[in-house]
Amino acid sequence: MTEITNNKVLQSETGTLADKVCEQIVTAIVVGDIPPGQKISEPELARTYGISRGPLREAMRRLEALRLVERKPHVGARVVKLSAKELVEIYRVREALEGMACRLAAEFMPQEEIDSLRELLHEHEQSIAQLDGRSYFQKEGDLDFHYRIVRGCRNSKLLEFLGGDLYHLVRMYRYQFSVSSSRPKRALKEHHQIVDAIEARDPELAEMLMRRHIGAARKNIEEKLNTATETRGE
Amino acid sequence: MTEITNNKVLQSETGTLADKVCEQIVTAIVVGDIPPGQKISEPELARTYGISRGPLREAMRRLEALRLVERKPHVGARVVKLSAKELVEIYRVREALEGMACRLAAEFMPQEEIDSLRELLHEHEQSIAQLDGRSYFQKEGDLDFHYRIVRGCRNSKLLEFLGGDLYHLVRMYRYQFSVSSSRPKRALKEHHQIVDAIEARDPELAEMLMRRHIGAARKNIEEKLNTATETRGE
DNA sequence: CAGTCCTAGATTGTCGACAATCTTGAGGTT
DNA sequence: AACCTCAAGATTGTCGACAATCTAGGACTG
Repeated sequence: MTEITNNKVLQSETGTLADKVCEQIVTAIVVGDIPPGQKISEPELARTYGISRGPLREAMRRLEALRLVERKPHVGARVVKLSAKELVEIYRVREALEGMACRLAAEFMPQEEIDSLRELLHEHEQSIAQLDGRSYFQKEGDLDFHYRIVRGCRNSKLLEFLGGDLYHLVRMYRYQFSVSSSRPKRALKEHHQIVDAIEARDPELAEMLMRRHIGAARKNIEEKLNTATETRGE
Repeated sequence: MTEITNNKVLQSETGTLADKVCEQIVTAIVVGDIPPGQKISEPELARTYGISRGPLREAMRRLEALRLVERKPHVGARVVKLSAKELVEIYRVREALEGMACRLAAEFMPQEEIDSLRELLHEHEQSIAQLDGRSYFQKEGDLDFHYRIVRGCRNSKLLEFLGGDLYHLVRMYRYQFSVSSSRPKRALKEHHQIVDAIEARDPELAEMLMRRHIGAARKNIEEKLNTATETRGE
């Protein structure tokens, strides 16, 4: 068991200690330090992070809201285990929500953010050319791209749902299966097309391109999961 | 009293006492017993419901996840106060999500559920004809209709987000402003059209009709809020 | 030998009390 | 008189202990 040093990072703002631990656990789950399906013991985790059970329980509630753990009364909490079906469902939700976000971004995103987005894509281009095999940066970078578009749509509720709830689930999935590195160049090209549509202030085209983009990723996942038949199930 | 087929079966079962109180507070907020913007005192609410602060704090966390209250560390929790802008944003999210749900429902909803849906619409028809002015049943009935479609799309994540998070916000808004009673007959007609498209297994038409349906409600709200300028602000 | 019941252990839910932090009002200074 | 400082009060965050519930293992019965 990796010894967690609780004096690590002090980005605490106004502390609350429960939220700090919450973020640490989120990272631990996303990265895979706490594997999917693992049962979570409250006293054990409390000892691990050096806090009492009170704040830890609050953190657990928050993780439940983020759909990262599932709790049953009087039984306990388990890290969520994504099934192939649920994963496809998540991508369908993203398809609808980010499509809408992209449409609104084409209407309301300021020009300077569009310019910044282009710079980001340029960086991705270089990183792909250089460290071709390394998919780590590409993964987070792709999420960054999508996150910026959602932020640019000027809809706080959309941002809350996509950024707050679905974001970590998608991150977790990407770390677990290490996907999305299949066609980085093609994805990058699609990203460029989307930005073009946004800058041209063409909402319908922007939405259509984004939906197609995410839909392609979904189909990619579907066939990948169909090819590797569930011989790993325990 | 019309028994709304809620996502969560009413309490008892395996109590947990925190969840029971949570539901009670949700109802209190939605109905308006606890007004928007009201500061929430933990000891006071704890005394009111006859529990300790521990379970109540857990309930508060859950309310925060439902976007019904907002908490600031070391300061306290306040009941969320919907602005006109945020309300329109919520309807945009519904437009995207329920549009997708309706498309999927046209593909996967079983025939018996479609029949049940038609019965529900028939009941609404009668209730509108009888107690014309009474909007209560119409309000909850409309939500019930939308909820059934979301349930029929066979996408559990969609159901979680729409039924779990947005549902209560929309309910609260409807009780606060007592809207949606503006054009019950037209709404009912649109509901019929949507069911027709679902039964015809026409996904694209179903999605388009649902998006237009919610979009019309959104525009209705927009003009209503523009007409009644904010002279009620405190 | 299989199935059921019961007891022991551990885990979760709940409670009351203490410590850290924010708000508010009074008092002094410029 | 306006502004800053600071102390009192209340509120939130945190902790350790007790009670209710679930789970696992063994003994008993058919």
